[in-house]
Amino acid sequence: MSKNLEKTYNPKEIEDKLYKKWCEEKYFHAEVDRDKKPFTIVMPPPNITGKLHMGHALDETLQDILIRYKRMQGYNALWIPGTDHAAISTEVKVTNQLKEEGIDKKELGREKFLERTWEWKEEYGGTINEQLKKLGVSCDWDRERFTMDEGCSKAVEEVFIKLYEEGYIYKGSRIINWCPVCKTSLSDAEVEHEDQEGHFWHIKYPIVGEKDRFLEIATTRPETMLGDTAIAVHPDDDRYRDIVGKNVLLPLVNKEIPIIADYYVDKEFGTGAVKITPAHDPNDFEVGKRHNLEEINIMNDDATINEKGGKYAGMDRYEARKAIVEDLEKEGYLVKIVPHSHAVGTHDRCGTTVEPLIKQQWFVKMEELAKPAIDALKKGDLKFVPERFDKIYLHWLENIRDWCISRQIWWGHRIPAYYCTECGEFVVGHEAPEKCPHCGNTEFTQDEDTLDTWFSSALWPFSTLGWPEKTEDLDYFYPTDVLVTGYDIIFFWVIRMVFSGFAHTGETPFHTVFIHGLVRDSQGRKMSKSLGNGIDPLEIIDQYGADALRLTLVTGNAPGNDMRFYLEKVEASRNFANKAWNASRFIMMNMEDKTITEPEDFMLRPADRWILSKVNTLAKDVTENMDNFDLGIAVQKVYDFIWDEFCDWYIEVAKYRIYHAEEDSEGANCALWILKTVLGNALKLLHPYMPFVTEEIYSVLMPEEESLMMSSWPVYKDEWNFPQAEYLMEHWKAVTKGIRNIRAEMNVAPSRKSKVYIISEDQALCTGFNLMKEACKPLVLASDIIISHKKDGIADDAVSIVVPDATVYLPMEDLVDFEAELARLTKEKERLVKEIARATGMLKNEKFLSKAPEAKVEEEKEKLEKYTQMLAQVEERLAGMNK
RNA sequence: GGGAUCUUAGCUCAGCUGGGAGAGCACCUGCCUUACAAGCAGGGGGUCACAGGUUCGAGCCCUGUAGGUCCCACCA
Repeated sequence: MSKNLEKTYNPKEIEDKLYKKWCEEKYFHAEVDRDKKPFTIVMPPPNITGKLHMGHALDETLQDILIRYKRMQGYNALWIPGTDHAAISTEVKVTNQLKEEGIDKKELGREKFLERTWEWKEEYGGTINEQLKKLGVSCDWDRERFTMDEGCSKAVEEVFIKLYEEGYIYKGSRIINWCPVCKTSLSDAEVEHEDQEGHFWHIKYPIVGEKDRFLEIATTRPETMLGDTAIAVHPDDDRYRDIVGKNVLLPLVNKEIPIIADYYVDKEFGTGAVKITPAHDPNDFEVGKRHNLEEINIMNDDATINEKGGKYAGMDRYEARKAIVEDLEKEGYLVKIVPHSHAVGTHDRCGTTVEPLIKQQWFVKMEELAKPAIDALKKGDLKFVPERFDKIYLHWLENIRDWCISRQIWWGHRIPAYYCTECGEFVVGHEAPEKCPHCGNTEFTQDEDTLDTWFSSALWPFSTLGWPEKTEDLDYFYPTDVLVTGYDIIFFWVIRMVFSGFAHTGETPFHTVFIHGLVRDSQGRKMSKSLGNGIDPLEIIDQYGADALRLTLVTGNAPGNDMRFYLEKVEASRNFANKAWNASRFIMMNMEDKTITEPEDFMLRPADRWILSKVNTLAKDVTENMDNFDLGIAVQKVYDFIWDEFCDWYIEVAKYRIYHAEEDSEGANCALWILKTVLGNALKLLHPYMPFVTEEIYSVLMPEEESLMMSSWPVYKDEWNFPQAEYLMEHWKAVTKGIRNIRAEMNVAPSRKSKVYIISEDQALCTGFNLMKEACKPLVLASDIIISHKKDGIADDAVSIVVPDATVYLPMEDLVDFEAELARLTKEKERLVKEIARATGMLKNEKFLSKAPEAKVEEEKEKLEKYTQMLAQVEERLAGMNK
């Protein structure tokens, strides 16, 4: 590999090359290995209809960070990828494609349609995988799965039959959510409620047998009156007490329907009288059941009025509404129209207003199944990060209703129920029985319906590991460890996986659910196709590199929170990649033709120990943050370390020895060894976040090692703990900053070097500074640094800087403005006096002394001492000036 | 109607179990100093929404208020 690295980091050439290498070396692949502990993640399967968007990019990045981290920690890390058949979405896509070709789905027929869909899947289903690879995901492609592949389909069938036999799945006629455009039933989770501006139509119904007496009701859906079978009032409502039991005449339909009393009615709302349409409203359906009301379905599957609607038959529901309101008005039944906003259910895939209809459907009985899922969370076997999502999870489970799982579409797992062509009875099983158990007939037809797409994804954590077979994989890798997903998918998926896990494997499918938020645009809006504000992750990768994108998605974001995405942030991330790149370029340039060996202890300078100590604690901190899923905090620390500590301080200090390699080759070797070692460790810590640039640098830096991604995660070690060196370096930093600050304030040209006197009574400090002074001269633009215990031979009008435990003098007489200098020192004195007052105040407080932890009190005492000492220095200086 | 969450520098956001307010970008001043101008050095800028409370001590905990966002929900 060439050591002539380019001046700016160019991700394009490097990323594909590295990804290919990783794949070829099978680094992503995991096999059962009983000597190692497994760490497993299943990837939320992207839809085969999907194109990679920022939401995926975030989700996959987080998973990749975790899996790379654990792999480096020595776990047998398995990350299973795959795709979801996305029943309705795919069916709609293919149907539309056919339409463009002038082909009608119905005419084409089920079999041909499915053939086309499989073809479509083969062609487009893999594109998202190729896109994922651009991100650098280290999932095991050898284990890629699909929710409709053989194994997953087998699992689905098994589960369906099992749940049916145990009585958890039943077929029944219930009121369900119906999408009149997709022409299928939907589960409650697939219905989105959105507030719409509508109207309240007040209609009066003549009371039968009471001349000129009417009962006024208010409705938001007048067209449903065609299916009214009662009017309900509250049992305790005095206004209506006398008419309960009587009939009203349903206008337009001219049919008598009863007035009933039911506690469902809210006396305060509307007129206190509600029309009951059991076939077109979930509440009315319940009321109807209680009162044995007739259910009159007035609608076709496409939401047009059917023959039960008399003259309105054939009209669309909204046309019918208009016509009915007009007719009511004409005939004098319409009392008034009041504006009224209310929640309307819409299909989350197509936005169509959902129609509640009574249909024969398959359901999963949920109450019992939900229990272990609730217990798991309460017992702590399952936890959400962040914890606040516990409530959402519990609330949904504790109020769960039966799950409508049948869909009237073709693309999906077909329901394994077989109907006797003779008697119509059905049998659930892997295949049609030989003989009908009811009538002995031998001909059967399979149920036309398919299953909710989430029925198969609910099994994902174990179906992908071979369930229902008792495989080695399942035994070893299951339960998985962490599930990473967005909060928008808790109901659809997380909950269903958890209860399914308990129902079929007897345990939770994962212990931790790591929830992230949405990636929004720079203005905080959701990225959406209709707004056209989506940012294509692939374009970002192309322009800035995958590492920059990944870093952008995790920095400055706390778990579960939404984030805004904007290019300035990506630029900052890219700049950081470039920074790391250049740091290593510097090291490489200087390592060329040299063999770097570990230096003897006595060769180490204070700065060497300091940076070792720093990278050592960094490893500890970062590990801790990552274990707590605080990925943003963790990477921020690595960023700060590399940029601020390593580049801005250590490299600068190390330069002296490197540039004097000819006189002192051992010194240069020592500095280079530290540079190489520390950077190597920092790269390891950064690798999960920015896999490409780190791997590339590492391969040049450590050609003797196989790969960064397979190297081991840094662990804190006591031998690298150097508090004394840290103490020294912190003081040196204060000196440097003080000098730079003063020079900038006085507008001293960088070209003008000056002598620097450091006066300190601290023996250790003087010794340490003496070891460092040659290397540090350029950092403070010094012509010479003189370190001494006593202030001798320094001009009285030199500029002075007071730092903890030392005073620094810059003899620059011609530049010193005496008055300004006096003012500056006076201000410094005031500051110190204030600090001392603060510390003294705290230390005089009896309660503070008795209640605060000892360490805190000690800290304050030290501060007081430090400031007192600094104040003395300032005062001494002022006294000298006022002579 | 219930619940969650947010309000911190001009902008976008961090701030772990309560112990002297941070980052990136933007802005101002110097620097092409042989790793990096995608850079270096220095600087300005915050009553942590508001009002109470708990505490020796509150951005952080509790209560309330205001505003924003989101989720759930069968008021027709």
